[in-house]
Amino acid sequence: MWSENKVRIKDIAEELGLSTATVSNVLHGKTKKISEQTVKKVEKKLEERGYIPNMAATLLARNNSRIIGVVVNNHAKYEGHVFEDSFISAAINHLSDEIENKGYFMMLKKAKRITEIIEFASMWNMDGIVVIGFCEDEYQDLRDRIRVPFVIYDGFAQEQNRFGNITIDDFDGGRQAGLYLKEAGHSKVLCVADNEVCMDRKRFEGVCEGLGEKACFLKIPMHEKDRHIFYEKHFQQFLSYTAIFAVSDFYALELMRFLQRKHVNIPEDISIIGFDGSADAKNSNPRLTTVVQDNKLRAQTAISLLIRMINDSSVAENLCIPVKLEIGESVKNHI
Amino acid sequence: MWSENKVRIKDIAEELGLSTATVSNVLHGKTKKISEQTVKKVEKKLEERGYIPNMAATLLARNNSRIIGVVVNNHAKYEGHVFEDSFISAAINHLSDEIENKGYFMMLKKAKRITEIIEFASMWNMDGIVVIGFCEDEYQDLRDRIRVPFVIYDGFAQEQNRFGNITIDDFDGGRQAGLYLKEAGHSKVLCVADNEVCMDRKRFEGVCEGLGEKACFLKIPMHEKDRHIFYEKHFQQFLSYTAIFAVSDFYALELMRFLQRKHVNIPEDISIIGFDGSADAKNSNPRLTTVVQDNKLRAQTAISLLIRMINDSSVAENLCIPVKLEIGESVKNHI
DNA sequence: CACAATAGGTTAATCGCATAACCTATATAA
DNA sequence: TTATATAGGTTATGCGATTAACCTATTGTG
Repeated sequence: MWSENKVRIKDIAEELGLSTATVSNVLHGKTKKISEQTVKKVEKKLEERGYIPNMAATLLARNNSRIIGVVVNNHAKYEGHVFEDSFISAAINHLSDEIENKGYFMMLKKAKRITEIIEFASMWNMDGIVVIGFCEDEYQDLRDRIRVPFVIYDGFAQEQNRFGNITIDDFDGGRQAGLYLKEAGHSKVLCVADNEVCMDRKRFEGVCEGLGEKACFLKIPMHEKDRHIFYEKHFQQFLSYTAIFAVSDFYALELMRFLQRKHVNIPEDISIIGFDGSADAKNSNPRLTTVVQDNKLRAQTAISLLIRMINDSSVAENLCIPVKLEIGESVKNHI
Repeated sequence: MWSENKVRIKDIAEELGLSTATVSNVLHGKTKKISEQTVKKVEKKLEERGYIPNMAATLLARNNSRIIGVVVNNHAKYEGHVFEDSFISAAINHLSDEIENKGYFMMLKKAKRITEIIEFASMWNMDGIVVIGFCEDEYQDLRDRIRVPFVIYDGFAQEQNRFGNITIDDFDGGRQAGLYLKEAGHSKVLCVADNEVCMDRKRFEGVCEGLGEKACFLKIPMHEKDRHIFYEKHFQQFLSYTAIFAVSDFYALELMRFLQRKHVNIPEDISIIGFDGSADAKNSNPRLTTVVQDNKLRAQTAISLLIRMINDSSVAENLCIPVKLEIGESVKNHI
């Protein structure tokens, strides 16, 4: 039913009385040894017959696939909805654009373990991989075992290389938030974050730096149900602060909604500040003050670095994307 | 640098003094003609040497790829952020799970034109395609030109087949919303939708049916900037209604935020009702009353239908997923 | 004029895997 | 005893594209 035969290079060649080599060379612009006439003839025929390359054959012959894999950690905290997270979906969206722009194809996958990434990359002969959401030692492990270049989309600060690492300035973002809170007259500030996550620690340290003093730290659980219990349990504690810094917009907005349901006014009673600059933050009510990162720039940086690594395996850089505090309506000025 | 050679079937065969055919047969469970001893030996060696199949070769040899393409219309209304839309990202999330569960791989792509889908499917020898967000005549066109089975994830009601079609009961969803509004004492109801879209018309007709009378219809523009102008321009008109039905949560929430900025209280001054049951709807303030659909079920249905179509090209069904009104806080009871 | 260079191709091997067709030794049946 | 099954494999070909090595006729050069 779905079966008219596909046009192959061989068909084109036969119809023109040429060899497949000539047609293939025309396809790849290697026309130095082919007369202009022949080139034109071949091009016309290719167009006419609607030739579409068979990537499997190409891949097998050339041993590079033009596939870039994007692998996201299927982290428990998302409860199976990773791709619906605003940071992740923004990443996927822009990575998809960049990958296509550069003439590559995207295969998307959730994974729990490094081994899955390695298999995935290997079986498809991927040219490169973008990884999101794993932790530092997993990346070290990956580096030792994988045979294709990869870049860490949500990288962490560090000196070494052998893989690409896109970071944002977590510390500076925290610092900007802390400074802003300080200048707005806040000093009783609570940070909710996960102190086992490097990124979270950096942001927390930044906040302290900006505030000029050590803020309080409260570890937030990663499972949704645990978080609800957590919010209930610490409700009174929250009220004893004038401002809360959450390590992501996701947590900030969740907390904000929780407090609003408890009839706490934001920002009159408590100020909240987030991190990420997600679409949700723009749409919240009141609009969340948050440290924004440019996701499009981040994706562009990641993919162009990856492609440089693909073409020259000695390249491997740490690139840091600047962040900027975006003032919303969720922080009250006490002065 | 990234180059230890990969283990091939040939390597395994040589190391055991067997032929590649035997190894390949073991890999595919065709062990009727192989002694148990040999099977064990081969399996052990495969494990030991960490054999990973080369999909390009497999694909070329068998002419099926185990790739399912997911193609989303890069519609202007999203302004380049399709994958960040909550309906789309939920679709991608669940489709990804189902595709993986069934042992397939997902390639994701934005496309503007049908031709891109056809090329995409053809060059990768895809087993099947899931399409989202195109319009009816484009799908007709696709059906006539593509050679692999496809299912329309956001299908439209209709009798004919030759492709898979997952619909939700748009009319019934509208009807439930209309009925609910009527029972809450609303009669001056405005629908914002795009009357050129079949789905939107069905929902509108459903609303009228539920209300027991013809609601007003206002065509909403698809570009963001135009919508802002549209909201401003029709502000007074909005106020003359007691309830607004928006054809999607996306529009409903945008409108709600617009009205709230204008100090219109929802639902006291105007009630709003949406459609989709997105995560954003759950998180809005007030919580949006909306017609919800089960995205996970939808994805499961789509992929299992697609796989049946892959295995038997005579299959092609219209499957309809039921919807259910979920009461939030955005509709005022006038009785 | 002899020979090299160049233009304009062609031939054939290769990539890794799947699979139909074939082979051989032993066991079983008639 | 001879024919036939069966077990347990092997051989060889094809999938579609790439590409290094090769070929031939014509033109250029000293």
